[in-house]
Amino acid sequence: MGTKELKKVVRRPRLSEAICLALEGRIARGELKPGERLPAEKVLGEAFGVSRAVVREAVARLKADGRVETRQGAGAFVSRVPKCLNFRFWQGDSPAPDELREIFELRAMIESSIAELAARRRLPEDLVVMRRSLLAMDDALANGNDGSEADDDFHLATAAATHNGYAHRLLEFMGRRFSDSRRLAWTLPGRTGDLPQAAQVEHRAIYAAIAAGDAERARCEAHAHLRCAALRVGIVLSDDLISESAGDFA
Amino acid sequence: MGTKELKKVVRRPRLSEAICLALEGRIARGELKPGERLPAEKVLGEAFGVSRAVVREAVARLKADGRVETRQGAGAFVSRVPKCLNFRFWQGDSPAPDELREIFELRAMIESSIAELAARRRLPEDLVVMRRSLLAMDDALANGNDGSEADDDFHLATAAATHNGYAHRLLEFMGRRFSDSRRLAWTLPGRTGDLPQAAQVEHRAIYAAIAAGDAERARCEAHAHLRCAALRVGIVLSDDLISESAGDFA
DNA sequence: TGCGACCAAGTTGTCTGACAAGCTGACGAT
DNA sequence: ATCGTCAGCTTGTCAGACAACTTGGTCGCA
Repeated sequence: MGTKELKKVVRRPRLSEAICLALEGRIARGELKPGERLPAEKVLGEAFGVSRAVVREAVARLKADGRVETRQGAGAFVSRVPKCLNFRFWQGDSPAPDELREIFELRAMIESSIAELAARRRLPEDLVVMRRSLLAMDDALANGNDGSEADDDFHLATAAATHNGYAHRLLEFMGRRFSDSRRLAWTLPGRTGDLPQAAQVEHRAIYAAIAAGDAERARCEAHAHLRCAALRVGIVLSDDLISESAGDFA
Repeated sequence: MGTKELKKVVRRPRLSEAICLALEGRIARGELKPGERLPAEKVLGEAFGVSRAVVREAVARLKADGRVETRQGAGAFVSRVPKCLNFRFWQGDSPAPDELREIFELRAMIESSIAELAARRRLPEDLVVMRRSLLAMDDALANGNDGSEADDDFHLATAAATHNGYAHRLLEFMGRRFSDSRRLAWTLPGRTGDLPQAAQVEHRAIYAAIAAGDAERARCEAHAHLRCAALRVGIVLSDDLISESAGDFA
């Protein structure tokens, strides 16, 4: 056992984070409704057994999220129209299986649209970047290394080929949410070759379609990739997600 | 002048919000780089002329955003890989024109995918909800009322028909970001009939395709709707966004 | 010379107390 | 019934203290 496995130190959660999560939970469960006033800071401090400063920091976090609004002298209120300044995936460590299926479906929809547009808009330099990440993954496969970063890079390069910054950012955001499990697939002892190898075949198919400017095929290949990615974690996406013409490629 | 125009009272911005924005600006401008350590709380308090508690609350906000991470004893650091727990559209009041075009493109990609899936998955009760919002918009048109809420409801009902909670939430998030401009289109004096009337024709076409279970047409109608919506605010989406078969409907 | 233990200095995290600024509802006067 | 006043409560900010933690330097020992 080398020193690499000793990297992570467990830090106790900050009190303010815990209080923030507890209040979020109450809002999410409908115990605190839109427009409703939260208990006063003093009361919350007593209830949770923490100081008022900790409560205030927790509320500051909720305010940053737009979940709560405060009025000096009046109180803190659950935002009436949840002012979601932010879109978020699951909270906590991992999603429930149903949730994961929905996320994969959404990813399939978005990433296939992105692949389609990339096929129409890709420039030669875009293809260079994509090829570079493919080669990096090949290299990682050949040497038993962690290719998850190159995997991330490939997907980002695809989004960059759309020349739409928001599409790129959305994919970056989504990809980042899954990079831990992606890294696991690349680094799991004894499994290194199987899962990433299959994904790499799919990556190459996506690349080929995009390079050929075949938008419809790029869409279908990206769909197929997400479908297989879901299968690799035990999720079966339903057949109604794709059109019949895509079925020919599956 | 009635009392309606006297509704809003100007509240001075909270110090913690201002400090948060100032630090965000430094990060965004690259003055504070990923991985870089922020000045100590004491130093920031002196620099900004505020108490340490205000600084801490500002940092709590940045932590909620994932822009900053703190380690007790070490300091606060700009997140190295911006741990975007959140996906966000523009900051501030309104997007730049280029940005708006990209957003419309992304919306077109997402909303057309959602319409396609809705056409495959819609249940009778989904159609009831959609019809209800269509009728509410018709009513608003006939009476010169604000139908933007019904407009929002229509799009949400479409996403609900996918029976994918994340797709629904993403569309909700995106729709909410544009509801102010949507409301403007419905309430602008003298323009009430023109813009919402055109949009309503498009809504009905989307509904018809979804009700008929025609996924391909639903996709194209949704694309066309977003294209026209962009045109209505002076943005021309490029022709490469849609496939040639969609061109037949444009 | 290299490694481990120890410690000082600095930093974040939390608590406490005080006061300013603001809100809300009740009460009294007109 | 309406308006003005005020008490009580609440958020916002400041200040100080101490706990918990990190980091880098120094010293001792093999």
